[in-house]
Amino acid sequence: MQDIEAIVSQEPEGKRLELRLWLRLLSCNNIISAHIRKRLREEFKFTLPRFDVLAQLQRSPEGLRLGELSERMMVTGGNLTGIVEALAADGYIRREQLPSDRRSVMVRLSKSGEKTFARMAQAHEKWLKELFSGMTSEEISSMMRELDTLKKSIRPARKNAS
Amino acid sequence: MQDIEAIVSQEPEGKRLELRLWLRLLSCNNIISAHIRKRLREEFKFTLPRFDVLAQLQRSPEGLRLGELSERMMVTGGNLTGIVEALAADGYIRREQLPSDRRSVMVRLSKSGEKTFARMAQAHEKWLKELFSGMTSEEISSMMRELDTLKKSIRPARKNAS
DNA sequence: CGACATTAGTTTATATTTAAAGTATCTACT
DNA sequence: AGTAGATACTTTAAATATAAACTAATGTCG
Repeated sequence: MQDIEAIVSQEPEGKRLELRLWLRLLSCNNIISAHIRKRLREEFKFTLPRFDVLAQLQRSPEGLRLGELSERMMVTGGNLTGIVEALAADGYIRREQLPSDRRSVMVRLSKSGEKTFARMAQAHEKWLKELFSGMTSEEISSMMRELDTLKKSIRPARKNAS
Repeated sequence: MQDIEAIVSQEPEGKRLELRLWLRLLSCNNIISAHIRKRLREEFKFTLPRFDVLAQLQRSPEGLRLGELSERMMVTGGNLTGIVEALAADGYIRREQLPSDRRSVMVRLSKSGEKTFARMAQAHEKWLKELFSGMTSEEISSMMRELDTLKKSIRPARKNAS
């Protein structure tokens, strides 16, 4: 078994399993993202990144510093500055200075933000159920386990290239 | 560092499988994309979307029309116009009018583009092998099957059903 | 205290991305 | 032919995204 694997992976024209898996992952990701973005826009006139900010804040009622938000959303801080500013201007979130560290900005949902997000989140979850309706819960669980393995595999790979 | 999934997983048991799977998919996608984008930039001074264009063209030596390219890359046509123009200006690809249909633009790799892509593709595949090294080939194959199921589930109705 | 590095966010410049409107060309039908 | 509609791509405007430089506040260590 091991010999066969070793030989196959040395082949120049080998199966390139990793590449094919990555392309398929990308493909599913793009299709689902596009679908959700479209429905958010059509049904709520909202964008996906803004929805994502509200979703993160909803999970942290005590508020989040921008750095935490940036890390959880896996986007750069400079990106968040503008989105958070627009959401605050629209009244969905509030920004507060932290007395303990005046560099920090704490962000949390406003009442209006909570209400708006609640409506969207319900629809969002319904869309996901539709999109994933072709998979059994066993397949979903299996993929979740594999993605967990993958995530553990790629995390260490992140820190070495700096 | 706290994680989206860790929080969502605390929700009432058995619920929201689809949401959790989607968040995990997004998470892996973002980490891998960021990693590859960073290494492309550092080692080749190249961006990911430009790499993706070259990758698509490399798989179609006879060339691709912009519409085909757009569909395969799952980005809008307007997006491609600029990227393709920049790649052409840098000499990596060539654009040609189709005599049969003067609205169409055929794009293909130049010699320089082939050479540049070949170097990057080798590194790209190595990175992917590193990133996916925590998964066995059985897990990879299993996830590929599940992603295939998912893709069939989510693919929006198209005019040309394959 | 004081110099210096670190940290948290913002700003800047540039690239990517989308949606929607616009332009040119082609096709089909009368 | 003539014309209405479809198609292929471009342009536009706005949003999102990154990296890098910058500002302000904090921490460290002599």
